[in-house]
Amino acid sequence: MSHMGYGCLMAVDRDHVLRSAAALLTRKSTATMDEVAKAAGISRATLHRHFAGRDALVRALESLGIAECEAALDTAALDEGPAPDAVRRLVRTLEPSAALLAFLYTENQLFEGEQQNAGWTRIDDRIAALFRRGQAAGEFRIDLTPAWLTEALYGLLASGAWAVTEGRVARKDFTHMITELLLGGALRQDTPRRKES
Amino acid sequence: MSHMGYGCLMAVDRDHVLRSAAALLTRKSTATMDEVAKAAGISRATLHRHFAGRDALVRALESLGIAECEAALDTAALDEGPAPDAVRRLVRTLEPSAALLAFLYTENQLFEGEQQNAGWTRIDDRIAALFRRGQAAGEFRIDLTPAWLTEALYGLLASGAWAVTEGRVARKDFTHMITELLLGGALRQDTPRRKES
DNA sequence: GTCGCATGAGACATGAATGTCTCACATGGG
DNA sequence: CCCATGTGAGACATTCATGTCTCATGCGAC
Repeated sequence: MSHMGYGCLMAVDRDHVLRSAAALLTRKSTATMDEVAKAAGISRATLHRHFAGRDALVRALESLGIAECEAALDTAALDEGPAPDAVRRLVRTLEPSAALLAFLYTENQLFEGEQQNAGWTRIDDRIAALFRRGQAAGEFRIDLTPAWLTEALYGLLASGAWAVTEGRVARKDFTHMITELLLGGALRQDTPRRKES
Repeated sequence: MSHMGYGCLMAVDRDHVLRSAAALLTRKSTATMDEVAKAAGISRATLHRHFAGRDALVRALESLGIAECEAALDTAALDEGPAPDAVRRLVRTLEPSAALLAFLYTENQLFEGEQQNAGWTRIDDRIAALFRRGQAAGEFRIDLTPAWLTEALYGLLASGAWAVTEGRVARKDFTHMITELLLGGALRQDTPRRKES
């Protein structure tokens, strides 16, 4: 046969496999191990040699997502400068991981057992702390809880990643759309707010 | 045996089955037909008598979600009054359907084929038209596209529904959290916006 | 050239979910 | 009272993803 045009390197690029899997599973969360393997350009046997099974693959994706998240949190330096600017830095830094996070966000199976990865809790806490800092500094409103703002950030990241892959939003507008909506909302600056009921 | 305490009525309450299925599948999207049946308090055989298979069940849930969405769109009277108020009415009216919509939103299998239900397009168009109307009236910012605002609304509804079931947000705050974030954003009113780059 | 090693291809068994069937029972109407 | 209907329970075959295995190939190292 020899239908593989490129030479086979010594070892499969594990990172490449994970990213291909993330890209595919984001679009089709029920994809078969065989489809995942084909998407990565390897055989099902090799895929299984590197990841004991589907569960192990998803767990590896989870670890990758957590690692990228925490790296982004470090890079964004959430403790420095005005909190709104820190949010902008965070979203911009998180953009390359958005598709992976969108997949993990909908993989609710990861969060049901008590063996859920503690990494998510750490990440949640760090982001919530950022919003809390902004509230304490008088930059953010206090009627939106830090927990909700954190959850909303996840949701907007997932929606944004999805909208980009669907072509409803240009990739270059990803960061702008998310940060502006999250921070400023849809209303124009000069539009008076409606009284609270 | 006679382990069923309540008398069996003439016909299974189809709506009750669908709502039970939606509640379960929202938490565990990979639930078995047997689990769905047990959640609804019926046997797998009866479940299969009413819905030919898992696919048919999901399609029925989709139709239910579309119907509730369109009913909410009608009730909210999006064409009347200020656009921001219409958004508030829409979110409030959509709240009871939020969990179902959150499940359908993550069921990306519904949107991949070209046989996707045209109802979603109609709904998208109506909501996008609302945002476009608000932009034309000078109430909404024009740098956030109607398509993105629509997508963000879906994302926030899903995040809100998820946050409520997880206990991170009180159910009574659902509408407030979503509408205030979507319309006003996280920044305080008097916080100066950062210059656009 | 030869060996080692990772891979691709495919066969095979296993397990789970599904779809279909039959039978018994309980209810409600005639 | 008897029958029709809808249901629960369970058996059964089928399908499919998965996990495991073997074997051949191709490349790099020695």
